[in-house]
Amino acid sequence: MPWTAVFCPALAYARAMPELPEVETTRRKIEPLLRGKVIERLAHDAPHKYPNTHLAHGKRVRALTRRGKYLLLHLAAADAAETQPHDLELIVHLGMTGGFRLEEGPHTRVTFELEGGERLYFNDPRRFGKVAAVSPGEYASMPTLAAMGPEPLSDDFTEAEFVQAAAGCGAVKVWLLSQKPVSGVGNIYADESLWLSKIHPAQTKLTADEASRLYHAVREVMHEAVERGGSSLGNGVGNYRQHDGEGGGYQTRHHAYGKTGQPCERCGTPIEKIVLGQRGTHFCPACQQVRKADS
DNA sequence: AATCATCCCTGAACGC
DNA sequence: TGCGTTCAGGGATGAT
Repeated sequence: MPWTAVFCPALAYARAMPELPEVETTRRKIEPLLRGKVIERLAHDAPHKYPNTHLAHGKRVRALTRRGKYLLLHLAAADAAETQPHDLELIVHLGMTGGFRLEEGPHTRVTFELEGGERLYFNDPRRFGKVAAVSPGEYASMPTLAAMGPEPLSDDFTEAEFVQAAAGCGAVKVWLLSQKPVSGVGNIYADESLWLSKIHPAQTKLTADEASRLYHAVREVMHEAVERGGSSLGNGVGNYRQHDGEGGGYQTRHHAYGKTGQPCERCGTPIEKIVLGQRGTHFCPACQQVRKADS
């Protein structure tokens, strides 16, 4: 690709899609480019796909936050006092292939035209990403965001509540992907967390011990991934290409996801792939067995 | 109300 | 080699 990538998970990692760690890394990368800047215009030709973005015109970016896999740009009038709260939020979801770039490309979907002529391009080949302006906290148009569970690395994510909720869950992987028990877990990290905690992805009604193991696995997997994403922040914008190569030190090291047929790193049994909740699901049939139904 | 299938998209991988 | 087919999936939506 001739143009510079600010961040595009799909390019940075051959098989990775943007989950919480990738979104957090994106947030950190674009924060210095956007914070404090006035958005003169958000240019695109898909008003239905990117609704109400015109409301952001002329507003200043106060802060960039993240909730699960959603990026939230806090916007306020350009001349508003610092102490005044933001009055608009621009929601960005990277979908499967969304990412920001410094140069326009064939898959540029939304152009952020900033004061002083600066540009930031939202790139999204498969168009699963979202950009939308809403009133602060009004997420009725985005039910998943509205019902978003606690951040996995925050104190709001408590073991006690997770264990209690898991006791009544359906297929545990589907439950994890719902974003309700915890936010930001996608297909890859769900498989990895379940492998780490030795729980079958189709297991229902987790015991306290299982739920506890899963709780700590989710935190560990997410923490590690955020750290790894963060490890390249010092390289400067546009250096993600170095991650493409085979020998990249930051390459995601999965244990289950995408390892179909390869020996489990714990026991040597070939990893199996099934479909669960319409998602490819990888697990070790020996380490991760469905618990015999009790009661 | 909760669960499930369908749809949106297009590049990459696959198969003949 | 080349072309047609299949696959990947987050989340909204409609259906059950």
